[in-house]
Amino acid sequence: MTLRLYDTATRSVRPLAPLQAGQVGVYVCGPTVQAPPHVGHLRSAVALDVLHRWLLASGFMVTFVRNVTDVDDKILHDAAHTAEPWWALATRTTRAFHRAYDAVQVLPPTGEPRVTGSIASITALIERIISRGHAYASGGDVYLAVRTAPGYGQLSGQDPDQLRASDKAVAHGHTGTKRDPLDFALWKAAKPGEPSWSSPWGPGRPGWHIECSAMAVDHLGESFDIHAGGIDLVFPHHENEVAQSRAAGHGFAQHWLHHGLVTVAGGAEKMSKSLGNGTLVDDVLTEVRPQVLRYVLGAGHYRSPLEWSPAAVADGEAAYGRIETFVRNATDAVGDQPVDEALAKASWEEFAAALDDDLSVPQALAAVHSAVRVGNALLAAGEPPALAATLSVVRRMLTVLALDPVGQWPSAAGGDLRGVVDTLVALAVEARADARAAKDWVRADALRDRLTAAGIVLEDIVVDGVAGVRWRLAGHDR
RNA sequence: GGCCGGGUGGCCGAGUGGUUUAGGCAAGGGCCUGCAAAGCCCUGUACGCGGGUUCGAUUCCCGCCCCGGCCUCCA
Repeated sequence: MTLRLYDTATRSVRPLAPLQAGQVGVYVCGPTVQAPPHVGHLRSAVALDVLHRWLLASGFMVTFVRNVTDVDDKILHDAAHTAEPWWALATRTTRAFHRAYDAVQVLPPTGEPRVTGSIASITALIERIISRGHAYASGGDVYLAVRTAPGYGQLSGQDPDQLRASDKAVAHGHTGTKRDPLDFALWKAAKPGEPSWSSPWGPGRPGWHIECSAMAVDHLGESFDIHAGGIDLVFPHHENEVAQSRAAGHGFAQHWLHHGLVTVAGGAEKMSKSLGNGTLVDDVLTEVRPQVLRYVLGAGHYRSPLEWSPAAVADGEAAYGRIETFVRNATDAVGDQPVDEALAKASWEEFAAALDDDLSVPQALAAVHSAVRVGNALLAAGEPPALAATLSVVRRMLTVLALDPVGQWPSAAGGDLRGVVDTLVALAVEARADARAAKDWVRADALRDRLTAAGIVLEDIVVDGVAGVRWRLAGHDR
């Protein structure tokens, strides 16, 4: 079984065919660090993290590059309205993105280039494009001559003759020195008060698209395997990247992977910092556990739109809670088993086949849930060897999705207070056991009710024929 | 207006030219339990509308309706 992925360029699912056997290079259009991340940004990171982790789990050596766009119109615009320098805003926001990624266990990229650190590569690339006759300098700006780019519009399915310069571009005066309204800026002449870098065309800064072409080639070579990003970037961003990279004579990306967006308010519109309706990650994390957030953002198919709502969070909490409960109960029964790759082969193969089929996480989770159901039955039947095998494969599957409840997530239960609480609960449990032994149900239930009111749930269980009691925290601190 | 993607049972969300038609949540019934909690079992027959192709379509084709994305600086 080999990994098959949807390719936007061909509008079909096709096998991933690495340029070099055993190695995969991935370039991801990372955030423009203008404002703190919302859950839409995180959905992007989680979806592509599944790709990253599945490539690693499949045995590939992965070079995963995700850039940071740390200088652009919006950053400059926002900074201009405060006392904060643009670079301070970009740095502060970059840290916020890193915190958000870390919170939901997104693997760090192999490389994380910044635009401001890539200016030399960018100007060199622009010079190369000019020398090949596909770009021209004009009044301190440099534009790509779109009409000279063969196949322009192929990636996004746009017909150049149908495209027309938008009113927005006209309003911004971006058509002023262009030869053709479709041409887009590779280099923008400095305006008063804006940061600039020296170049053969005078002081200025990169246009929007050129930085990705330059950074991708810097880190992955002139041709590389996968270029990924949000579906909203297909046009113009990725279309323009292809155009300028091919104009430079580069093969560029072999496979284009785009994920769907997060919507709010009944799917009415995507989240966007431009619209100001983003749900900020920091705010969400005050109410939603990070592992549940990861589950909610990662549970759907990466290409489907994802609706963000309280109901979606509640669904995720319930579904993930079921998995957590199984792992906790099974671990109590058989101990913290190391993952045994030879066991529970069928579940793993079902899981792997799902991810190989265009990263079908929904089907992969169905395999997880099926295994959990089998495991719960084994738990009830008291069959430790088979249970250990099932627990092992469940945790192995969850590890690929970064959703193993054990170990990798911070405990919300208060860390070092856990032992103290355990002792205090044990006191109450003993008192209740005495009451139950005396069939004093009123007193037994009163004791349990007081614990319930404190957020502690008791579960009467039977282990190897012996009655016992286990406790857990309710709700968020499960 | 142009280009994409989508409309699946109470909800979320996979999938498929027919046959045993994911998974989760919610609902009803049962088992277990002193009562709970956790768990297990059973039940529910869905594919926007209208045509067409076919022995047979939710799945393919055409048209329509509705929703979402993009059309130069959004992941």
